[in-house]
Amino acid sequence: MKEIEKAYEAQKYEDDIYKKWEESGVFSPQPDTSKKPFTVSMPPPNATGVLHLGHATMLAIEDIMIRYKRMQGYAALWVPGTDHAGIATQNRVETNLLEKGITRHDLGRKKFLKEVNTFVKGSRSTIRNQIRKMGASCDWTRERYTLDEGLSKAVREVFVRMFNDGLIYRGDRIVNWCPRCSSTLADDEVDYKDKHEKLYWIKYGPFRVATTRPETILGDTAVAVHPDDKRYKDMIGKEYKISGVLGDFEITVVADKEVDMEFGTGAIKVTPAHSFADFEIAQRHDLPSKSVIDEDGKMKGNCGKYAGMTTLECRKEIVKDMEKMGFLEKTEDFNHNLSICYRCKTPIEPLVSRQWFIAVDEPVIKEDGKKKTIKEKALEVVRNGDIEIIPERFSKTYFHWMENLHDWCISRQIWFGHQIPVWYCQDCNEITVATETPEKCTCGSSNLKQDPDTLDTWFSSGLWTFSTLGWPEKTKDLDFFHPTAVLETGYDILFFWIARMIIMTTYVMKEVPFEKVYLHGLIRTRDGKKMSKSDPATCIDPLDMIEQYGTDALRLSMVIGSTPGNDLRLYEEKIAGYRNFVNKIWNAARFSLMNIEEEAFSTEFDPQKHIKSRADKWILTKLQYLIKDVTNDMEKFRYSDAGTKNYNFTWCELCDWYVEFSKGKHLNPVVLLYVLKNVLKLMHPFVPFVTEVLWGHLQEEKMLIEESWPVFNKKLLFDKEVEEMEILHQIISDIRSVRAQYSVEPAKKIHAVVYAGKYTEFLKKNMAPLRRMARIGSIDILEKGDKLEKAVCVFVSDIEVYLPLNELVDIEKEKKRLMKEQENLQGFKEQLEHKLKNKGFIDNAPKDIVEKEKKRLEETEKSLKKIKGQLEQL
RNA sequence: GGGCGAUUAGCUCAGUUGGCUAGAGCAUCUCGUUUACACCGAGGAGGUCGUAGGUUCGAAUCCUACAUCGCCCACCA
Repeated sequence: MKEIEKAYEAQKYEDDIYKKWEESGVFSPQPDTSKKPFTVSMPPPNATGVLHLGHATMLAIEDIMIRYKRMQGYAALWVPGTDHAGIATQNRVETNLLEKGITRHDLGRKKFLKEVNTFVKGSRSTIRNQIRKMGASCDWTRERYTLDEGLSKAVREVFVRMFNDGLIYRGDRIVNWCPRCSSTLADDEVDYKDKHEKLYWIKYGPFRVATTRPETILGDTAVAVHPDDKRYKDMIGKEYKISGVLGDFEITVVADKEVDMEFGTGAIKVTPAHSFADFEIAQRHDLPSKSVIDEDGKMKGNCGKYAGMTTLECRKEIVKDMEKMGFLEKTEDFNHNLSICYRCKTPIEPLVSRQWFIAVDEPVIKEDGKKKTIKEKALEVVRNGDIEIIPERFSKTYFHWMENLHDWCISRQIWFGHQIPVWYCQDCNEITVATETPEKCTCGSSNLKQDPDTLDTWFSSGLWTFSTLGWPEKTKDLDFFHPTAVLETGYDILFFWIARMIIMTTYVMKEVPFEKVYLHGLIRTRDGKKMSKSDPATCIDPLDMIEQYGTDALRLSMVIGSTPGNDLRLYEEKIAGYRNFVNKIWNAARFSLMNIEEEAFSTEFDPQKHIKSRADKWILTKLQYLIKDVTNDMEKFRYSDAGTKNYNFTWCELCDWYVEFSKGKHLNPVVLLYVLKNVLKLMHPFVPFVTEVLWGHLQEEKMLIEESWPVFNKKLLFDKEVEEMEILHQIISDIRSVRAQYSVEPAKKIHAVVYAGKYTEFLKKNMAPLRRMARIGSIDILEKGDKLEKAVCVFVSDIEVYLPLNELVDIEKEKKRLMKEQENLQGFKEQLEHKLKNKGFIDNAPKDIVEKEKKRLEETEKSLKKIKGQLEQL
């Protein structure tokens, strides 16, 4: 007999429990050929800041996966880490410095990086603690950081390999340029914003063209028209002199089918250096390119009087001038999708620049006597099922994105990150690409200078699954734990990260990075809005919730009701609701502990010896089905279903029925303890803290985290007894219902007469719980007998229950009640009869369905007959 | 413009290979100091499953169209 607190107070236990787990070493599996590996790479949170609900969701789901597999005996490894997140982190530190009036250029590269590293050190340790708060059972001894030495080595190694394979090249290409970050951005790092702008119609030699960016006229080298456009048929291929604000300039007319004949005049001006579409047209037609905007977003020296102006200033001036000079025909309002930097929201300036690229269409992977491009390989592994994406529909999105992927620009003009391992000889202009700093150029000169640019953050995180396991060294970890089992993350980084991991890993490792991709949805507010940090009213802080309701409650609130790929609305009441459930578990255990004798703890459950009542058989049967269902759900990644089933079993089956039933003489400590232990195990992956705390009271040697997952046991199925118990439940519920309808005070005990037919013996045996749960004083249980007058009656199957309520019984009221019930059953009966009369149904429906319906009809008819008989008497 | 998803009780959502008088939690109503739990217990009310067709013995579930909301991708001057 033990006594524990009345209510579970999460804060009192969580930190200690976590410490115990971590110190025990269970988080750190070793390569062990007697076990199967199960590996999850934790998506590394950015080194910028604090844990948000997205992280919390990811941690909750991944921890469920890991704990489940660990209990099943796998060598379950969960590798945690952080991402240096180049642009994001650099921006953050720059913003912080700016508050003190310092720019990064004031400090210089070296000092600035020192600032960044100090900042990162702080925020990494914050993140580490927050991950612990979530109960994440990840292996801290294997924690990695994208900029640590091993990973940086992996980055350089891959770069060199790709370069040598001809996959990495340097070229003058049009790129997304953020003038504020002074850096390139990958295509998918560009966001779009709806903007109302002006569209300017311009007299352009023999043409009329439109533009939202008149300043780009200074860089025009052509006019493009559609090849089928009759209006311009004779002009194609010719050169024209165009009068403009800075005097005459020459353009060529080209035919390109990307031009839309329907729009405007069907003629477009081409600025190859400052528009993606125009750059491509220029490439197809071998047009010259004239760059007029520089990397600060200012007009270049070749722009005459406009030189030095920002693009916006220039636009204003040029429009004014065109108007004066009669070139501007008209302006109209135009809805435009403006490209902006995804980090700092500054409008993107497309410009031609010398950058490093990964060639996605270069056939270099030798396989089956063919050569494949990295893109083809990345498509193949998903198409052939080597990688399965959950939910499946995202495969389509993935294919579409991958098929349309252009060469990936990997150089960034920021300081924080992996510096590109390329050295330029200052004497002979030769380049050296190497994993370590070279001493000399091939020409013998030691006057080398490393490329100042850094690599795109996603280059290093693309290597995450294998670089964290030690690659390029041939480690035991790598051999045993890779490929990883599941990659779990939000669907919003399918392209950013997942696609790149697939590309990089299939190229470097010749194997997939992971076998499954599980995508969770985004957490939204109650009204479905995005949670934003800038709006504290809508934004829930996971740490605050943990403080108030406990980690277990928060975890449940993010897992139950959430299905892969779908967004989840979260609000405080939901979390509070699961806190209540956690407390319910606590109290189920509390009741058990208070009622179980010491010796029961050391007694092993033996079905032959310990099963006593039908209630025992009932709960054991229900438990077996629960084990089966939950295991099945876990295997299929249906965590919400598994959680819901655990919830219902614990609350409804275990607490509301079995524990209630167990009170008094029926208490069976060994069975109760057995059920409780199994429930704690099944629930442990979801609510690790409360279950572990309770496990600690059960005099077990091992911690729950190390226990084995329950296995379905056919021998503990007692279907017949379940049926009987369910009849008993029905009787109790019906009596309770009648009591409520007749406003019988809950405390008042009433008399009951039961004619139970074949269930007589069973009911007699279970008289005590029946009386207690239905608040019955005296009871007569007979096989059969005469109907009672002045009594309310309830029929369950063949059983008749009479409750002589005397003065409370109002004949009219009772008639009404029974009529309603009769009507109800009659309707159901007709439906079933209709179904069963239907030949098509009998012939086509599966036999067990037909049998089930027949049985239901029988039961319905029985009850209906009883009610009719009763009604006739009244 | 292309693609994807959602639409089920007042709110938030389940509903797996079609078998359902359509379930849960919260909210609401009535009652309640019963051998754990008021973070609780008992009982009740609340839905023509977005609309219209179709397939089927049978449709919330499959098909087609439409409507509304949301997301992703592309982007044309």
